[in-house]
Amino acid sequence: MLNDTSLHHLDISHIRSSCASCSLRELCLPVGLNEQEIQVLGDVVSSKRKIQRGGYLHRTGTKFQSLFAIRSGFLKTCVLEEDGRQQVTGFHMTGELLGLDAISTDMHTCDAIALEDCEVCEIPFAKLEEISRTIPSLMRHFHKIMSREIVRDHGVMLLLGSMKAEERLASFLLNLSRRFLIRGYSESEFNLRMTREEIGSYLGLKLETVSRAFSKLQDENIITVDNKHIQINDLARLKLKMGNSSCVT
Amino acid sequence: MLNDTSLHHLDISHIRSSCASCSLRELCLPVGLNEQEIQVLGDVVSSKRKIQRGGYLHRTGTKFQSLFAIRSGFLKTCVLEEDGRQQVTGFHMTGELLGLDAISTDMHTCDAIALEDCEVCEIPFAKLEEISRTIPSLMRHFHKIMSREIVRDHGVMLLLGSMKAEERLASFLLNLSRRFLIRGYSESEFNLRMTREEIGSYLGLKLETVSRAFSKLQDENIITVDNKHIQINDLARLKLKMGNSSCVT
DNA sequence: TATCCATTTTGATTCAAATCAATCAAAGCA
DNA sequence: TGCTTTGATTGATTTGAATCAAAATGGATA
Repeated sequence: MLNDTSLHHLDISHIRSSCASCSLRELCLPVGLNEQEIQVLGDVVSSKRKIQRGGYLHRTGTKFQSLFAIRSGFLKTCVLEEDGRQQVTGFHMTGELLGLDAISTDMHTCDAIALEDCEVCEIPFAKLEEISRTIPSLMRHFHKIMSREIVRDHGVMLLLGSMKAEERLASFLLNLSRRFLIRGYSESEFNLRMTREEIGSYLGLKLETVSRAFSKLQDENIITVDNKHIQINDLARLKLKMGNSSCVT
Repeated sequence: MLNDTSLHHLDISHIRSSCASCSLRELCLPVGLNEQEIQVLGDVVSSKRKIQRGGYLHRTGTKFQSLFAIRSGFLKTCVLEEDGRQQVTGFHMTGELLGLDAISTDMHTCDAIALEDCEVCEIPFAKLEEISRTIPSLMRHFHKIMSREIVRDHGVMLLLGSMKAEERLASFLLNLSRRFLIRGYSESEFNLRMTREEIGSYLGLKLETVSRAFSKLQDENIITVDNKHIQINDLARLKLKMGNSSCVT
């Protein structure tokens, strides 16, 4: 249901340490490029930026100029409703690309807020488009990234449209688990960066309902919850919890 | 909330009659291109295809080769769940582009089914990518179309995550209304092409709930419902029904 | 360390939508 | 023409999540 967002980008965790000073290799973009092409692309990824926990990477309504590749850290994207409350549209981690929604109107359509200290690379979009003209594989790859975002969103739509609270939470946890695994972390034990309220906002539930769903899964010995620390005791049964819903394979 | 999908493509209704034999001008792509560029693009849009009501434009799992631009007609896209039931992910009409989700894996991730007789133009994707290298404005436009699909999906996610049944239906009707208006049809009176069940599937509701929401809006004299025929009596009040939710402007 | 604030958990109650069920209307077919 | 099927409406009941409310926990800081 929640499609594996990590697929947007690629599994770059294994090449992570190969080039400490060069951020580019860690990015989601330079797939299947030769040395020279990577060089060209390197000139595009201009600046590196740090964002403190709680800080904004970009805000709704501001001018769009660059995509952002997350080098490290964890962010949420959310839209602010008139009444002041915010709805979370996604959680994002290392290797993912932010800002795709802003291409349509040249304005950011959501806020991106760091849930922990982050490092991101800024990729000026005009430049990216320009060089993608000369590197077909880069263009194709970029298109796949955008398309995957669409597929992922369809998965979330399905989740919101047809799953119960517990199923949603199971789906959410499995999605996180998968993404941690791909990045070389434990798939069965991790710390949540977001509050119950943020999870609820993302899953279309109230925070109390999220909390109860956590407790329920714990009562069934499927997971162990200690505040933000989550341990998945029975991955198989957690998957069963999602029921007949599609995706998440 | 439901963003105006018509923005994906463009308002091409006004140039519709200018060139009866040439399908290209009716498409969503040739925006701001000069004569020569349109010529080039014209070579790409190879075949025109007709699909009968109930027929498939494409099926989940089949190989992706082309995008499809809808010339006329009305389709739904849906994913099939294991249990056999289907979840509708979108309704699509003239001028819209289908198949964007398939770019990611080179396979279609959903079924596209005609809700009435349709005409579509097939746009081989590889060719589109190739010529977009030589026509920057075309590439940029294509990227905007993809990005808008993402923004639209975020709108639906918001709807599914935070709106009540009646608000969802109001949002849905207003979205349709807007899209009909842009295409030169009445914004206040139209025929639905889909069943209550399909609407429900799209909105994350059961068909009975959809039916009740229709009846409720009719009782309040906001709309008049005669089976598939919908008349919007009070557009302003219908907008109010969406409450504090964002979007749909 | 004590205090404060934010977050989380849990319980009781209410409410909206799902479910179950029946009827009705329209469309297609023999 | 009547018969069958599909789709739509409406009512009664159940159920899952929201809401209201209180208590417990954790983390930050003076």
